[in-house]
Amino acid sequence: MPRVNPQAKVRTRERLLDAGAEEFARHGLAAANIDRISLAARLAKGTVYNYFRSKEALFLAVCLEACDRAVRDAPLLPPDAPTRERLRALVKSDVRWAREHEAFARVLIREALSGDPRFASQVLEAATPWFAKLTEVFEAGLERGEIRRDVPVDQLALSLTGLINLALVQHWGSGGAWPALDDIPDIVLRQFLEGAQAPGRHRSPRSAPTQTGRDR
Amino acid sequence: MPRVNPQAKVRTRERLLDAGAEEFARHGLAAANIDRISLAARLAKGTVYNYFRSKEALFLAVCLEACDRAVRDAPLLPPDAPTRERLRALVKSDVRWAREHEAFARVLIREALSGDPRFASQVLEAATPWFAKLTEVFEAGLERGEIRRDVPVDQLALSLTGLINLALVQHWGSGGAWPALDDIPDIVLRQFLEGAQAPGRHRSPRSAPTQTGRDR
Amino acid sequence: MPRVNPQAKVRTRERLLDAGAEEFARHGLAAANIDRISLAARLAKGTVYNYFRSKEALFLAVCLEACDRAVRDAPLLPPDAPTRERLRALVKSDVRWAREHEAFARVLIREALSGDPRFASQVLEAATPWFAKLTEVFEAGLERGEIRRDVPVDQLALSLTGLINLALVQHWGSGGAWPALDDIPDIVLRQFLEGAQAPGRHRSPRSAPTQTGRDR
Amino acid sequence: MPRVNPQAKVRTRERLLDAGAEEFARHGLAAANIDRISLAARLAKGTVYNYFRSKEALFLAVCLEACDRAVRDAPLLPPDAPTRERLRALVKSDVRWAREHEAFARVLIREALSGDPRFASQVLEAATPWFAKLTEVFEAGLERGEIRRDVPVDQLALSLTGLINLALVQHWGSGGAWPALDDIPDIVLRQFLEGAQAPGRHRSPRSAPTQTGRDR
DNA sequence: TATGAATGAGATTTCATTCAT
DNA sequence: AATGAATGAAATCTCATTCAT
Repeated sequence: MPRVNPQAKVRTRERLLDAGAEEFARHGLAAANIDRISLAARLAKGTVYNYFRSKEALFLAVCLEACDRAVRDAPLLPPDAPTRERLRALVKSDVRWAREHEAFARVLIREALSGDPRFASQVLEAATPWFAKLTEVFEAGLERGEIRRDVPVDQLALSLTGLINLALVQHWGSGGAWPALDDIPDIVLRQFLEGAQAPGRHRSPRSAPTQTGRDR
Repeated sequence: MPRVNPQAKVRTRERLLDAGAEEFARHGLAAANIDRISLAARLAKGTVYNYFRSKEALFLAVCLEACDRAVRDAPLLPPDAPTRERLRALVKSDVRWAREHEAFARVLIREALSGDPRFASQVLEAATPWFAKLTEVFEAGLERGEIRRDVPVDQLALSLTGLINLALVQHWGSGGAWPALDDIPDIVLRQFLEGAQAPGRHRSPRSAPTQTGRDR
Repeated sequence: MPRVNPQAKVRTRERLLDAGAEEFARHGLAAANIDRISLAARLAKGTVYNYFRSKEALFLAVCLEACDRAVRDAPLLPPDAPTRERLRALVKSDVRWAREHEAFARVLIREALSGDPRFASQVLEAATPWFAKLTEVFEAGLERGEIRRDVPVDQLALSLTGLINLALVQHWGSGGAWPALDDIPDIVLRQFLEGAQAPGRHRSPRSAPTQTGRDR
Repeated sequence: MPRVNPQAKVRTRERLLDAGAEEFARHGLAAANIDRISLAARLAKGTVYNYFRSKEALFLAVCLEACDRAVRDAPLLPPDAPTRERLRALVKSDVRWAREHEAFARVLIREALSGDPRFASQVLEAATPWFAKLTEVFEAGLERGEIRRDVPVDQLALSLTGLINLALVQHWGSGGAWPALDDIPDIVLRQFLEGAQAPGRHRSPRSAPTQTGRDR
C-alpha cells in the first residue's frame, strides 16, 4: 500500500516487533525463524526486511522496545522515600516485567553474552534507561547518607542489576523452586545493601582500617 | 583396527575435548563446527561421533572437563584461616581460570542460559565441584560465627558465584576497562560480605524491625 | 496529476534511461537493481514500470538510445575520400565512444550473446544504424574498386565490427595493456583490409587455384 | 562412501562436470541452478559443494575441462604442411567442437566478458591450450615466410580466435542463416590471411608509405 | 576403530513486480 | 502520473550426521 499514512507503517513495525519478541522468546536468537515471524505478523517475509536489515537488527530493535516498555512502566517513588523502598519498587517492577516476559528476558540476558563484542554491547545498550533510573535513586541515597560513598554509583548499579539477573537465572534454573519470584526483591536487596557478613563484624580491613570505635 | 590400546582411546578423547574447547570458545556452541574440531584434533569427522553422540554431548563433556580442572587447581586454605581469606583464595583461583580461558568461560555462562531447560541444567551441573568447595568454606564460617545464619548456604554459594560471573561479564563487556581482573576478588567479596549500605546503618527492617537500640 | 506536460514525460523517460545506463554499466543486466535505478533517477520504483514493462525492456531501450547517440556523433568523411580513411574515421569514432562508455559497451556486447535468442537479436538490432553507415562506405568503396567484390557487403560489415569488438575485448581483458585504444583503428584496419598473409603471396587457393610460380 | 578408491571421486567429479556443462549451456551462468545440476548428476546438493567452492568455481572447472577436451581432440597437421592447411585443420576442429557444444560455447564466450575482470580473465585462461597450439603453427609459418613478420604472434592468435568466435556468434545470431558452420573455416581464413583489400593494392600506408602509383 | 564421502533439510536474504492511493 | 509498501518465489550455501569400508 503506497503512500499510506505514517500510522500504517508504525503499525506494521509494531506487528513485526511483537511477532519477533514472541519468536525470539520461544527459540532464542540463533534458532529464531524469520519465516515464522512474518507468518505470525501476517506479513510477507520480505516485509520483515523492508523494516529491518537482518535478523539481528530485528532482535536489537525488539530488545530496545522491550527495555523501554519495562522501564516506562516502572514507578518511581518520591525522592523523599527511603532509598531502600525506592529501590525495592524498582526491583519489584523489574521482576514483574521478567515474570511477564520470562522467556524473552532469558534470551536478552543470554545474548548480552554473545561472543561478538559489538553485538553484545549493542544488546547491553538497550538497558540504558534502566541504569538511568537506578542511578537517580542511588544519587539521592548518597546525598542522604543512605548509600556508602566509597563505591562508584555505576558499580552499584551493575551490582544490583547483576544480582537481580542472577536471582532470576537461578529461579529459572531451579524450575521455579527457589527463589520464588516474589521473594527476589527482598533477597536481592538484603544481599545488596547488607552483604553476607555476620552482623557486628568489622568492615573490610582495607576499606576501613581503623575499625575501632564506630559500631563496636 | 581392533585391540586398540585403551590409553590410545583416552588420548583420542582428550584430543577431541581440547579441540572442542578451543572451537566452542572461539565460536560458541551454535556456530561451532564439527569439521573444524575434527581437523584440529587431526582426526576424521566420523571419529567425533564415535566418542560423542552429538555436538551438544561433546560440549557438555568439554564443560565438565573444564570445570573439573578449574576446581582441581583451586587451593583450599586451612580450615582455621579466616573465612574471608579462604573465600578470597577460591575467588582468585576462579578468576585466574576465567582469565586463562576467557572465551570458553563466556560461552559456558551463556549456554547455561539456554532456552532448553534440560540442556541448561546439564551445563550447570558441571559446576557441582565448585559449589561443593564453596559450601565447605561457608559451613566452616558458619560454625565460627563469621557468616550470617539467616541465609541458607546454597543461596550464599549462588550469590557469590553470581557476583563473580557478573563481575567477569562486566569486565569483558567493558572491553577490560572495569573492573580489572585483579580487582574482582576484593570488589566481589566486599559486596558479598558487607553489602551496599552505609556503615552504621541498621540491618534490614524485616530481620530487625525495631531499629532502635543496636548501634544507635 | 493529469495533464502532465508532454515534455515532462520525455524528461522523466530520459532520466530513467540515463540512470539505467549507469546501473547496467556498473552491474550488468542480471545484477542491475531497479531500486537503485529509480533512486538515481530520483523517482519512485513504480515509475520505472510506468515507462518500461520490465527490467529487460528498460535495458533494450537503453541500448537503442546508446547506439543511436554513438552513431549520430560519428562523422562521415566525404564520399570521395579514400575508403580506408572513411573507415578509419568510423572506427575511430566507435572506439572513442567505447572508451567513453567502456562499462556499458562491455555489457552490451555481453548481452548480445544472451542465451535467449529473441533477446539477443533484439540487442543486436540496436546496432542497425551503425551497420547502415558502414554499408554506405563499403558500397562507395566497391564502386571505386577499393573493396574486393567477392565478399558480400553484409559480411564485410560484420567482420569489421567483430574485429573492432574483439580488439576492445582484448584491450579490456588485458587491463589496457594491449592493444592501446588509440592503436585499435590501425590494427583493425590493417587486419581487415590486408589480412595476415605475407605480402606478395597468392590469394587464397580457391579464388586463385593456380598457385604455380609462387608469388609471380 | 568413505575411503573409496580415488577412482570413485574422479567419477563423481566427472558427473558433476557433465551435469554442470549441460546446465550452464542451457541457462547460462547466472540462471544456472545448483539444484538441477545435483539432480542431473544424481547426487545431493551438498556434494556439489564438497567438490566446488561455489557455482562460479564449478563453472570455471567446466570451462577448463571443455577447453582441454576441445584442444586435445584437435589434430595437428605435420609441420611441413602449408600453414594455411594447418590453420584450416585447427579452425575446422574448433568449429566442430563449437557445433557439438554450441550452447556451452556461447556461454563461455559470454562469460569471458563478465564485468568482474578477475572472473573474466579466469575464464579466458581456459583457452590457454588452444593459444599454445595456434602459436606453434604461426611460428612454423613465420620461419617459412608464410606469415607476415610485422605483427606479433600473440596478436595474430587473438585475431584469428576472435574472427572464429565472431563468425560463430554471427552464425548463431542469424539463426544459422549465415554463415553456415561448414563455411566458417574458409571465410575466416580468407579474411584472416588476405584481408579485405582488393587484390594488387598496396600494403597499409604505414608499412609501405610510398603510396604513389596507386596499384602500380 | 577410524575414516571421510555423501547427504539433504533448512534458513536467510534479495528483488522484480504489483497496485491501492 | 507518481508513489512506495507489500509481496513471496527463488536460490545459494552450510553443516550435523550417517554409514560403507
